[in-house]
Order: sequence, then C-alpha cells, then structure tokens
Amino acid sequence: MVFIATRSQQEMRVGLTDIAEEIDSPVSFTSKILQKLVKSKLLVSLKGPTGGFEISKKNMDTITLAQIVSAIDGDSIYKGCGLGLRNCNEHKPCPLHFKFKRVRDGLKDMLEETSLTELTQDISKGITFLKRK
Amino acid sequence: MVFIATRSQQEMRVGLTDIAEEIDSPVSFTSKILQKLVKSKLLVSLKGPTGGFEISKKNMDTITLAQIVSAIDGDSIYKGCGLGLRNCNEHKPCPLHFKFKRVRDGLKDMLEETSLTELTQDISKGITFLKRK
DNA sequence: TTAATTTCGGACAAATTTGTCCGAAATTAA
DNA sequence: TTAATTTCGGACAAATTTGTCCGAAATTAA
Repeated sequence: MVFIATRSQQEMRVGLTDIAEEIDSPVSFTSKILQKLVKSKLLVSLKGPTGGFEISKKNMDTITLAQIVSAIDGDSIYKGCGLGLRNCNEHKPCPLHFKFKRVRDGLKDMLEETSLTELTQDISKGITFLKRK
Repeated sequence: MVFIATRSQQEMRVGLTDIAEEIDSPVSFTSKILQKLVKSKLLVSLKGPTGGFEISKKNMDTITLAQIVSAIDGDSIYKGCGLGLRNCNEHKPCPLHFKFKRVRDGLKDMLEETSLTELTQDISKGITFLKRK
C-alpha cells in the first residue's frame, strides 16, 4: 500500500508484477491480498493494458494502517485473551489481562493513528525506505 | 505455568490431565508444551504414580514470562520487520520501523518484567482468575 | 516383584496459513 | 475488430501450526 501510494502521488498507476517485485512477495499471493484491499475499497484496480492499481489522493489521507490490517486479516488481532482463556473478561480477568491489554492497546492505537500518507511522506522525504537499492 | 505455580506453592504436584482440563486444552497437546518447558528447565516433571509437574519455589521467582514464551515459541516474536521486509534495519528503516519497534519493545518489556510469582500472587489474592467456577 | 499410574517420544493427522496455477473477464491500443 | 495486456476467481498444493495416538520408559505402592 505504501508503494502504491508513493506512485499514486506521482499520478502513476502500478502493475501487480511491479508491486510483488518491490515487496519481495510472490506475484499470485500478492494478487490475492490486493484483491482483498480492492474489495475493502482501500484501493482501485483497473484491468487491461495500462491497467494496474492506484489510490486516490483523497482516500490516501483517510486510510489508516488499522483499516489495511482489518481488510487483510480481519480484526482478530484486537480480540481474545492473552492466555487464550475463553472465560477471561474485564470482570473476571486472567492474571495477564491488564498488562496484556496495555500492550495490545498500544498496537491498536499505533495502527489507528498512523495514516498511509504519513508513511508515504517519510518515503519521499528519504528518511525511510522500502527496498535497499 | 501459572496453574502449576499456584499448586506448587501449596506443596502440591499436579498431573497432566488436571492441567489440560484447567486451561481447556487437549491433553496430548498440553503434554507437548509441558515437555518443552521441562527441557528448558522451567518445570520439573516426575513419572509414575503420584508423579506430575511442579515448579520449585526458588525458580518461581526468577522465571519471567519472556522465558516461558521463548521456551515454547522461540524468540521469533522479537525479530523481523513490521512490514516483513528483509532489508529493514536501524540504518535503512522501513516506514513503520520506529513505530513498530516501540510497540514490540512494549511487549518485550512487559514479558521480561513480569514474573511467574507475580501472576500467581494475583490469583491467590483472588483478584484474577484462571477459570470461572 | 508386580500391577498400576504417570510422563516421554515419535509418527501421524487435521486445520490453517501461505503460495500456485490457469482460464475467464475486462480493457486498451492499433 | 482484434490482439495484447492486465486483474479476477476458483480450485489446488505446500508449508506450518495445532492436535492425536500409542507404545515405551519410569516410578510408586502394595
């Protein structure tokens, strides 16, 4: 998504093969994940020659990492007891409940507060990288 | 481990079947995990009638959650890039590197700072629970 | 010594996640 | 209209994780 976003900012559409290559992921497998993102409306795909994937600039600002994660893996990361107990809840907490909650909320907050544009900007500023050249 | 620890504090040894039942986990599968913990010396097992598992009190204080996690799953949780990139490191960070590091270090610190006795004490105080009765 | 009880270890099996293949559908440009 | 190019979708396959089975080994108590 970060790679597509950087290209979209340059008004460039990017093909499946380029994406897969950039992130070192199998083409067909990458395709499956992109399909999920398209279904979740986080991404637009266009078929045929000159086709590929793109993210509209307006969308880019509103897309958070949390949305991307949910689109791909569902929201199972946010659920469940740290010890895997079925009966654990706020009222009957397991021994790890509150400490675990603190860590998980940290992850949740990070994902919800980080936008796609934010990461994309760091790339264009040259302070972060997707692939060593 | 928490369950065994609470029993060990009462000078009681506990059998595989009791452990599996308490944590709602298949007996044989539980057995495999306990074997790993025994090999890592976090736990002592005794065969034969009146046999079972126990944790020496002195060990209990020194055992951290991090040790337990490492014994079962290895230390893969502490490694790897948040975006799954191979070339990501401090010097060539991926866009998520530092934010991800913060969250993961949060988990790492929590696991390293929490001792088994600590969780066990909360149980005996009745402020946390392993199984709803 | 013997029978009962318990963990151990290895070989499997089931479930889930990750990855592959290929024809169909859609679209572009000539 | 046609050929080329691209994503889509479903059916599979491989790899990994989770779970099962069962005989062997060890130990206890009678």
